[in-house]
Amino acid sequence: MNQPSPLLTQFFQQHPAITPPKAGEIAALFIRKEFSKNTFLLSEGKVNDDYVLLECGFMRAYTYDLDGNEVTTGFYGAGQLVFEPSSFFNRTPSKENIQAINDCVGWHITFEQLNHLFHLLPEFREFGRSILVKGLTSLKQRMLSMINETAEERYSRLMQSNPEIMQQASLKHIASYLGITDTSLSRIRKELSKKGM
Amino acid sequence: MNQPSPLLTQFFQQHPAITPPKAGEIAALFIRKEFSKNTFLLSEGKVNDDYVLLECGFMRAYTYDLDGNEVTTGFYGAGQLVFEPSSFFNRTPSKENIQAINDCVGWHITFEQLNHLFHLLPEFREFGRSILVKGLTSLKQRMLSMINETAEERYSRLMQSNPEIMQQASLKHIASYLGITDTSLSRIRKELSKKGM
DNA sequence: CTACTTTCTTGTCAAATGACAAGCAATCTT
DNA sequence: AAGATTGCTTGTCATTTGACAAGAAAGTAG
Repeated sequence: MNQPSPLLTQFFQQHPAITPPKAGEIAALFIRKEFSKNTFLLSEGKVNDDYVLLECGFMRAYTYDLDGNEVTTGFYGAGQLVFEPSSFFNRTPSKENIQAINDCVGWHITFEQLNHLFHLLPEFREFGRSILVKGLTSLKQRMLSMINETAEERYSRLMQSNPEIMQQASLKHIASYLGITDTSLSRIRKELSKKGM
Repeated sequence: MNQPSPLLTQFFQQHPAITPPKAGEIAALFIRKEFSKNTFLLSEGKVNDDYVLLECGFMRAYTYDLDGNEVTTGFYGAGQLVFEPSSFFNRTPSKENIQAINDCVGWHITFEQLNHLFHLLPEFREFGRSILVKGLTSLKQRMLSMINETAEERYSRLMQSNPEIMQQASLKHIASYLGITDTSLSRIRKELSKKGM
């Protein structure tokens, strides 16, 4: 009923400490789950109990600023892990929403099962830690880009590194992810197209 | 020669899973280390092998942007952990520098010893994870503040939450941490003092 | 004390971005 | 098909911030 996905096994094997058989063992605990377009993997106020690897589809995380405006905090495509570390690990209500931008298929595991795996397999603990460290690193990177790049540079970079976002997400979502308004992003696009990009 | 600091024991006891005796056991492995003003806990290109709890003094982490300008990525005061997760856990050369702003005293442990503790004490693993999650959460918070607060709001907030930074760090360092130039920060200060703050 | 260096402030001007409003195009609903 | 909704673009204008340069203030060394 639930044949483990090759994507999953492959994903865990990426970590040097995890051998193919162990990867299979880990993958076997994940369960297939579908998210139809616009449904939520996580809603504000709930505790995140899904640790999901996306097989296909596209998701977006967002929260609200003090003025009540949506701010997109992340985009997630196929082959990426989707969960909110703070809510998931601290078992606290989430401040973020994670929503399927289109129909998605993923593989998920609960907090309890994940912890079980952590206790069982030291190499999987390393894997879990590397996920957190990777998250920190990329967030730091994004921070630097907010500090010393122009909005236009940030947009170009995002377009180059994640072109699929452009097809999946709306202008407004991308703009708030880049820290600007949709109006500004529209103008930046215009400028770039003038320059033939 | 190396009586464990009450600060250390207390620090580890903050985590609910760590009992007082365990906290003492953990603290005992840390070694006192002094950093005189302007010396580096970590230099760009080196692998971070110190996991340090600051007892007193003040430190700052920084890196360079594409144009060669210094960007301050963090400030650390007494009672805070100082290390660079990516370099420390991945054993990769650091892109950041961590420098003592004034004479500091801290307690440190090496990567190897920390891992030893992780393998030995499941509750300390939880602690280690919570440190990473906390880092992620506060970085995310700072990201949001960059996106939807004005420079003036960011400055006020920093002044309120970490007033000691104002006495320790230079205007330029604070400015680059806030994502603005020292000139702008000087003007913002002026504005705020006009308003009587 | 004086010269030097570093840090902070201020002036002027230009560029980037936001706020707000209107318009257009595509899609959805009935 | 008509109307409504949503997403994107554009215009106008104000505000924030940066770049650059000069000056004031404070700390450091001789």
